[in-house]
Amino acid sequence: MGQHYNPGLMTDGSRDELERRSRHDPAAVEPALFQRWESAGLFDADPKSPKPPFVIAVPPPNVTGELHMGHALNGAIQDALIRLRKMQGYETLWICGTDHAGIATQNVIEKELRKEGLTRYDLGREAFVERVWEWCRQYGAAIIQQYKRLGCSLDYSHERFTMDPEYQRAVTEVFVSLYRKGLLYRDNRIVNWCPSCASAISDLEVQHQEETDVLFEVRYPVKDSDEVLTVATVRPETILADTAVAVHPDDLRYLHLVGKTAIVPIVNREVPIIADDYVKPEFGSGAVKITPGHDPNDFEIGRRHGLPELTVIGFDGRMNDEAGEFAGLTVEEARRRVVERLRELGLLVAEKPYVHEVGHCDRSGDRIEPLISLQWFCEMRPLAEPAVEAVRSGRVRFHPKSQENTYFNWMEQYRPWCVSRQLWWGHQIPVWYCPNGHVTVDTTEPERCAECGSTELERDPDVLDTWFSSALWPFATLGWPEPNERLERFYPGHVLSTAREIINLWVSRMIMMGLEFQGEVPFEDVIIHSIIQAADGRRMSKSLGTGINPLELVDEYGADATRYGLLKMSSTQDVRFSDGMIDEGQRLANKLWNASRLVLLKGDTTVAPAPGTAALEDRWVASRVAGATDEIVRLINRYDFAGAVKALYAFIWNDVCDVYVEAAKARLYGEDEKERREASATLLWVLERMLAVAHPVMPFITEEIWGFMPGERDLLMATPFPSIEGVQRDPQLERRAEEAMAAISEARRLAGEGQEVEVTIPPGFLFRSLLEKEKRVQVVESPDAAVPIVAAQADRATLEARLTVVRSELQRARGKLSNDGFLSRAPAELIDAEREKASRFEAEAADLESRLSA
RNA sequence: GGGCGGUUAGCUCAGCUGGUAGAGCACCUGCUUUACACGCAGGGGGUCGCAGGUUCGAGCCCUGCACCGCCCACCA
Repeated sequence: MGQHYNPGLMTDGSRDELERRSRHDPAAVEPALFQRWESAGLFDADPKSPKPPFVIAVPPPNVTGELHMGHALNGAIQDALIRLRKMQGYETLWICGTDHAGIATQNVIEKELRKEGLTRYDLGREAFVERVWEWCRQYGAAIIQQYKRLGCSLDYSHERFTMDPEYQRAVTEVFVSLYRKGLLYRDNRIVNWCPSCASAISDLEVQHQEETDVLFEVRYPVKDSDEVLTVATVRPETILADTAVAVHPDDLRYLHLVGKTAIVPIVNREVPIIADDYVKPEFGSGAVKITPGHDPNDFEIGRRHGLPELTVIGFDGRMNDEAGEFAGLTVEEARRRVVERLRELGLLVAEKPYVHEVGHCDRSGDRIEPLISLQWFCEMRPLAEPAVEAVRSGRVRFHPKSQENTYFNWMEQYRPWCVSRQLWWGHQIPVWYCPNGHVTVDTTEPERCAECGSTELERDPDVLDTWFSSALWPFATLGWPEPNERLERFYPGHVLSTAREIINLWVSRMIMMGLEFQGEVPFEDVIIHSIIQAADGRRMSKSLGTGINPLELVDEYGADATRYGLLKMSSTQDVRFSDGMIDEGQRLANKLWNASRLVLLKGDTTVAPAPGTAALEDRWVASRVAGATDEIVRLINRYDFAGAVKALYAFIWNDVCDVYVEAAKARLYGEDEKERREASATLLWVLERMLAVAHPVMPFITEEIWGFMPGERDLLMATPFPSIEGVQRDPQLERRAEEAMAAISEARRLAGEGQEVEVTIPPGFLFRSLLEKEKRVQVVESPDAAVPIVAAQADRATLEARLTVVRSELQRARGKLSNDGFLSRAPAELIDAEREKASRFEAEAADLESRLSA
């Protein structure tokens, strides 16, 4: 830190470079600037630093991932925060790393194998896992390099991976601890089975999509009777696994049948007719077939009524031996054949199109097959309750706050979390079984069974849900469970920024695990940023071809412009991508570059940067610097990045460049040496401030220009954020400036129409030099004038048109002032303003009338 | 089915605790001004989704409706 790279006053080399480049060229300089920061060690956090810590843990991207728009936006947000806090004097740490992403990564490698004509079973578990590691070492974490291109100040020297040995230790520790508390248990339950992943997945990994299926109505004969029950199903193949027919207990139509026996078609199984509240009498015929083995609802009913749980569909998505003549068929084939048979038997009553929501695996897109299997579950209630409380009490705050509903909605259901996955890539469950059916759970591999001492132990082959390990991210990345100073210093963190789709999947679980294992919430503020859609409003996705690669934007516009544009787009819930925003960023960067060229090439760079106190315009710009700095920091503190970026733009472009710099030119190019020095000093000071305030958003160009500034300086990234204490704010002066600018605009408009304009300015008019530049504008200073007065030599038609406008304005103001309600309830200032308006219009109308009659 | 959010200028979006609608882009008209044409100055363009209500006053508050998006959800 504190590395000086600028030898002193601006060198001739810098001068030449500034003169040569009237356009800023980001691609040429950004990588080198990044290098400077990196070699100066500015990304490392020092646990021994006396500064207060500020910590963000990056949502770890998938190790196989590529930087997409969401990453880029989130990177821009987090980096703006980290850089601002660093400049504000915090010891900042932006935790860096990647996620092993069990299913997703395993799928990538399996796909590779398939190209070689192999499956993972050909390799065997050990070799397969080694192959995944090999892949990760060779191609993995490319995304981390891409974050560098964006300029993100992550702590690259402590990059973590959720499969690191230390991280694995943390996961094991957590598993064992939760098991010993009785929160993890193994059970045979119905789970969401993804046939192509060949694994169970949790409820949250199921995506519901609307699909049109056929609803079949099928007759089930009632034994020893002429009656039949008609049931409806979209999955006729599961008829083979039916173990009951259910009706509602209050349904008078079927009351007499409850307790009797129905005959399942095709298999001719005799099953009980039961009564259960779950059945909706108004749906279809009011009778339901019950298949505990293949439907989550039926499973619950089955457990309530002690029904057998038959399974006809296997884990491979094909019909198993229980399906008799249908064994070996795929589900779809079986469905067709079963329907055929029903038709032959004359038991098929109807086939209707039926639109409903169907679960799909969020990784493979396959339709979920609900199947009964032996899995590990996590009991949520004891973990979720304190986590809910943490948000209710405000220890964790969501931004925007409305997103807390998403969190509460899910959390308060306390549904068991299926944590085991039938994969090979991931954290293998630390559980060993002996032949006597005993279970040994330990952080290290046991030599013998904890109960019977048997040495014939077999480890549970399953791995844990990826989200189980990422739930530990905020502290496992800091070396937990090993006590150490980084953990001590940098937990808990402060901010988490992510998209809303993983609030329940990830954010909620980090809060739970943080509270459970550290006793403290992992962060205080959760920023839920917008999702950037494609320009046509569709989801940005590779497969739809609607994706835009942020790295291409960086190449084309530069990282600064891209970051600016993304932050500008980050405001609302969902935004459509518009390259206009990035364009705006590019233009702003260029503006900054050229304004700097003016200050550094045309000004006197031997003077010390300082705001002038003599000239009104210098005092005004100082006031604006203080105001804008304050406003921008305030907006970032509220996580309103779009607002902050907008304020930054207005400050740089309008206040500084359009108004101040233009006005200062008169002194800069004038004869008076003293004025020239004063203007230069103020310009340098403004530039310095402007660069610092813009740095969190546009780190590269600000750092580059900083390098051209005279004097010995640290890198801008390591420079303290400029304090506005001691900088005079002057609201009255700012108001007068607005008034002056309005008068100038008016004069310009009239002069533009070809009229001769006379502007009477009061003493202390701010931007006289701007007026004096204008053609056809005559400036008259009058000690009597209270406000600038713009008068023009106008033709009759112009005067008449203006009179019409003024009269209607006057009428409106008068109407308001004669409204009792307004006078009695409106605030006093408003009424005063209205009175003032009325009298001004009155005077103008009189003036116009007299000129017209003359 | 439940919840959340959106509907403001041709486009992308701002609009704080209710006080006569804003920005950028695009468009039109002038500027070969010595930082910048990725520029400067000026201008046109909106009955703020629809219908009611509260209020002296509503884009902002209330009710209902329509459409869009997202999250959650076990109705065969």
